[in-house]
Amino acid sequence: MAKGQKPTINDVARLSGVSKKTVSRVINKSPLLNQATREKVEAVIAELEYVPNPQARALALRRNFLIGLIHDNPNAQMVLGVQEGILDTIRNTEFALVVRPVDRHSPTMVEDIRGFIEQQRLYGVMLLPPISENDELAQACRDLGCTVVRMGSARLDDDAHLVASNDRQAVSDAVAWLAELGHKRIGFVAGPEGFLSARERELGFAEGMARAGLKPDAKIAARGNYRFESGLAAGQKLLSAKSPPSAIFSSNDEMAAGVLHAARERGMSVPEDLSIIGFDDTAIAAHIWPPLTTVRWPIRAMAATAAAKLTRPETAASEPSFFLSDLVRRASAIEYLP
Amino acid sequence: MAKGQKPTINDVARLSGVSKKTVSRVINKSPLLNQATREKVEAVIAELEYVPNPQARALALRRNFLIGLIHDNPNAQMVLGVQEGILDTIRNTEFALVVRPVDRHSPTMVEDIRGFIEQQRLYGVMLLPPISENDELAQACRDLGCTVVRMGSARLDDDAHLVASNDRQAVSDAVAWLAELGHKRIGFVAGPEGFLSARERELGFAEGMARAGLKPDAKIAARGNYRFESGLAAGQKLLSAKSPPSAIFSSNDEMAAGVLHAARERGMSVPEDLSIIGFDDTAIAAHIWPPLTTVRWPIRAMAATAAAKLTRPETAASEPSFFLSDLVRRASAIEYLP
DNA sequence: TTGTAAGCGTTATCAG
DNA sequence: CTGATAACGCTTACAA
Repeated sequence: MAKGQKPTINDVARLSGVSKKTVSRVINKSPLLNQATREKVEAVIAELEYVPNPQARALALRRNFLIGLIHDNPNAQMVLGVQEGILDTIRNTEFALVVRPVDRHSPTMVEDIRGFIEQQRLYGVMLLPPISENDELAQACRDLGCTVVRMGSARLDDDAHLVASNDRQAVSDAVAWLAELGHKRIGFVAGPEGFLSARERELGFAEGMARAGLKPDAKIAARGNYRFESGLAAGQKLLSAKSPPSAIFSSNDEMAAGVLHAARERGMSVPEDLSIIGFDDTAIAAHIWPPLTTVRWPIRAMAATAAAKLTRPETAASEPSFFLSDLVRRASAIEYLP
Repeated sequence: MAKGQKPTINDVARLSGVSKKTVSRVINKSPLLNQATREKVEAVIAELEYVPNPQARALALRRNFLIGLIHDNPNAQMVLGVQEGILDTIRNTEFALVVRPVDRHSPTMVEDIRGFIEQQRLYGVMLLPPISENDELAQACRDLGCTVVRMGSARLDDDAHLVASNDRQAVSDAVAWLAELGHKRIGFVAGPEGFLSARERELGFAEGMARAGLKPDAKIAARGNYRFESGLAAGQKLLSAKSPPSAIFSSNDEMAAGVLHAARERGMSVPEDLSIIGFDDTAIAAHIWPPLTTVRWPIRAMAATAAAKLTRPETAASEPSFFLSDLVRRASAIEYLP
């Protein structure tokens, strides 16, 4: 091995007196190998600090050791949490994380992603909501021989290819808690139609109301699109109802911030005149006034698990698929004051 | 070429009746090539929809077509903006973006990054603040034959290896504007010691005050660490001064949100009793109440330019290096009401 | 200006 | 169980 160069498989082979192929077998943990041979080679590998060249492996295997993160920006905090979670798993492995923001409204999205996977010969991809709900996309990735794990809010796929938060349960619990605090008129701001997460949160709301023996009222419910402005509009509608709510559950934090603004516009105090609960525990939640009570899901742990399913397919099905979210109780929701 | 397989350089060579090497020359835009030959080969490439295999090129060139984004989480919105900017440039090229969050407090950080670059044979890396200010790290990357572009708030490097916002100028302008609004007692919340961005913003503050003929007063200045809590503490200090400020400039939005909380704790109204200006225009800024007046820097465009410098080194020095930030005027700062 | 031969560092094939 | 030998798809000498 030339001075200053990184050692290659040839160096290892020569120094341990075996063939390249045998070294390759050691690297790839082939089961049919003499224990003594294996140990001898491993000793040389350790001594040389040999690390297999990923590019060469990629060429020979026609498969790169890259995990792709494909998303359409649900929210910055979440995307970053996911990236950190994936890194928690693949740090110190030969895998690397490559990211690809996409535009789900582009007619060529699936085609673009296909080209990306094909060109980079991705080992696996992780799909984030909302595009994780696109079955056609998931199938297209699989057809390319690429493992897919989807992150979502419900059972989108089988255990080996899914990590999900149990949004329905979490919302149901949050609403039941509001009821325990004495609230009877509870308003609801739904997320956009066509989003599974929005649907699950809606079902959770209905469930929680039922548990508390309360009846949802369409006059204090509205649909938003997960953006601040839509939350503001929803808040204006709900608070101008003849019989306005004393508490509002919003399907995400950004809309909850909008509801809060709507309340202020009307001169209402939060939480004294109105309790508000959001969902996601984004950075906004902790920094608005009053700090927002919200549902937090364990994004980083979920992403780490997803990466494990992606890079260790053998054990994929046995890793957990469902994660429980918990309610972060801050100042925006208090007991009902008549 | 076998059915269903992707075409290789050999297919192109065979169909156009030239050697592999000539095709390779076409791909790599070699200048010494007969125009007719080139066109003939290009036609076949187009017909076959041939795309060079990046893994094979990586092996032969000992250099992967991967751009690494190395950062220590300054803020989610910013990191995501950077990723989108980079993608704006490398989409539809053979490059891909690989991300690597790191921990700047880890003693092995530089070593880890070195291993990462070496293993993945990165083409280039982009360093985000605050680790972009680490010269040792930048040099380590370069020693590995990896191009480095740094993003920062001042001249950290030469034009070919830098994109920077002009924080000093932006802060100076913001402070001058407060003075125009009639404010005379202007407080300042500094960022953490050792951060170039914090230093630049401090200098900008001093400059702005000087322009307005005002004298900074240490009794209404405090240092934070860019986190919410430190802003809260700073606000408490400044507002309890014997002669409190009528306006406060905070070196980032998160601390500005803290200042806002501090004001509320004391029963003050913002902006009536206190004007506040932040820096960064993060998601928080638009969603707190009142919406925060803040300085916004063109992150996405900066990142896109950085990626261009990374992937097209020939033109790197001629791309712009400095970007002007602008003041986003929202409701948190108004004219001085005695 | 173009082509030939020899790698780049790994894995697959198939014989021993 | 192990090892020659040929891929993998491209580039870099070095010729012609």
